[in-house]
Amino acid sequence: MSRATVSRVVNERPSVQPEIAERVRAVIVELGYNPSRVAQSLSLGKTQTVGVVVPDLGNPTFQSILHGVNQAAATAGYRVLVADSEESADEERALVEDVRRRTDAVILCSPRMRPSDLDAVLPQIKPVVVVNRDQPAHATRVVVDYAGGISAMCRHLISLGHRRILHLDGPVGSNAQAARALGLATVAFEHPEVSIQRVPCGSTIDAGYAAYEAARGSGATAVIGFNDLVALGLLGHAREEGWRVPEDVSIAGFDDIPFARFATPALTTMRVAFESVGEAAWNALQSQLRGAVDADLRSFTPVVVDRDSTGPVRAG
Amino acid sequence: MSRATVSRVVNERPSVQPEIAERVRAVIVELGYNPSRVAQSLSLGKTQTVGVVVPDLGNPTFQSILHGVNQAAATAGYRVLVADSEESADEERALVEDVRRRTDAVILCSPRMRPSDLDAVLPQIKPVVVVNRDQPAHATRVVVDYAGGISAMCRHLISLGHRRILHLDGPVGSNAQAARALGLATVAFEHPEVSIQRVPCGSTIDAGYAAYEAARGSGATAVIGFNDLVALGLLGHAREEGWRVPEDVSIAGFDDIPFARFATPALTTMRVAFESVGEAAWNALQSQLRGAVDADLRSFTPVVVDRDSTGPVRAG
DNA sequence: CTGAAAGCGCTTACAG
DNA sequence: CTGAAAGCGCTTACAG
Repeated sequence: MSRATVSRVVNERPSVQPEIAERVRAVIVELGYNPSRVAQSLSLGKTQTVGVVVPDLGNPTFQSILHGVNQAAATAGYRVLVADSEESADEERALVEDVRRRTDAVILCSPRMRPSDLDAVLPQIKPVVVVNRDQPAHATRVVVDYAGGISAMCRHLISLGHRRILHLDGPVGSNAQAARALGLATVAFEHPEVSIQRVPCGSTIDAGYAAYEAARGSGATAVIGFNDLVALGLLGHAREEGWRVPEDVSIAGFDDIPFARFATPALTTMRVAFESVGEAAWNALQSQLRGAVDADLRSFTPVVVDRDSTGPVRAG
Repeated sequence: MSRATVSRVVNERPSVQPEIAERVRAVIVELGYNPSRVAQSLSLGKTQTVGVVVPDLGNPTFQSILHGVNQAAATAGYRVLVADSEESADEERALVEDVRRRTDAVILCSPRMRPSDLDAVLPQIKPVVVVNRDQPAHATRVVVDYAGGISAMCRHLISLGHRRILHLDGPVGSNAQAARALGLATVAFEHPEVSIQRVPCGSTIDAGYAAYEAARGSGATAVIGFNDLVALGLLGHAREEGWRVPEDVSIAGFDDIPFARFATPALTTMRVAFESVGEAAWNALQSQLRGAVDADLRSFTPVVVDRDSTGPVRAG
């Protein structure tokens, strides 16, 4: 009953005589023996653990990605180590390196570090997949196509008969707003018969409320808020003024916050399946763990969640 | 330049000649040497990692607890390994044991396993702290006092002059509803001059909407919904019927969902600081890691978030 | 101040 | 089928 034998029965190697295996098992439960995973990891050269580093664990987006990664990793017998850089671009690099030292691979979500740091660190820590960042074209990445998302929403509205669409812009200079402008421009180019306007607004419920005048005065039959709060603000003001939704105007948001489906009318919006993003990140990582070397890119397009706040344009 | 020396400079032991330390450092960066944390862990007998196991990583409550633990642990130089039992009481025990084998301690959130399993597993995996479960009185635990929370809300309403309070009950037989009933009864006992009624309702926005008749007919000047959705449903119906909030009736919810502060009027509700719960769990764990042996209990009472949907009772 | 050696707790090729 | 031995990559008492 050497330790080699014990190791063999613990790992269920067939080459152990049944009766002695049985005896070993009995002693194991009797002593409450627990093999040390740390020692196993050192001996085997792998931890069966992956790291997930995010800029803000309090952000629902990253929570969902983490959830998706964890589910997929667990299925494959891996555990997840989390780390939160708390938006510190400076500490992020050291954090990632530390996480990588304890794990077999890492998923780096929305890294805040500079491109030069990212380029430098990526080779040090592979296998690695980068989530939600445009940067290193040669890295394995999974991204969200926000521009494609807003285009999809426009096309949905167009298919409903709308020809005058208004977008309530978000914070100027924000990444999200830039993607929005791009997606809108794409649709405008594809559909010269459709008028797509934009008006400055913001990202809060109050901004949406305040955009009522501009929206109603625009002549648009469909309004897309920068996000759900904006759309909800407009929705509230529209109700107060008797501007009926969706009879007189269709209103849509973006993000699918939990409350959106409880609004009256329930808010049409766009959702990104961040759990799926996490799952895709895991899959990409796993193919690297199995030896694939190609960089690849997986892109997720937000999908339209069609509820009651949008409808066919009314024959006017 | 033996490995012992390298180890000493990596760990910044003072007993190394400056020039040789410098030379070692140079070689380290040149070679891109990364000490293996796994080997360190084995040698030192600790991983500087704690496990957090939850029944559902998709649940915002557990996400917040995780966030709180992670922040506190990071400050202390610890990393967090997450694990999600996906509500499986059967797999939970093996999961916890596996997590414990890879870490120095574990925080067990809302364990679903049977009391007997919990009793059996706790001694095997200590240091451990149990979050959000009444069970083993002798274990180190941190819990949320929901009964105390609803009492606090009632007292708040009473201080505003309300003498007729109505509670819209949640799902019968649920743990949460039992705590509510208990808290309500406590206040009723303390304040014989106050009428505290309960009426069956539910936990959805539609249930809250449907409770309008019962609420308005009850004669209550303040209504507490089982949760925010219920309160919001009632709020919407009240607005439709011209029952003014908070002039005619005060309405309060429970949970402080993200949308609550955006409602019109902004919804008074109760919040549990789950990040703080996580932080407290970490603190309790750390004192065990440092050698404390006493079981202790930390209880968090939800706090009133006073917004615009409640106000002083109107002179009738 | 520095190095040789033992030890942390496993796994596994290599003999027997 | 089973065991002695080497090895995974560190740390640290013990000598020098």
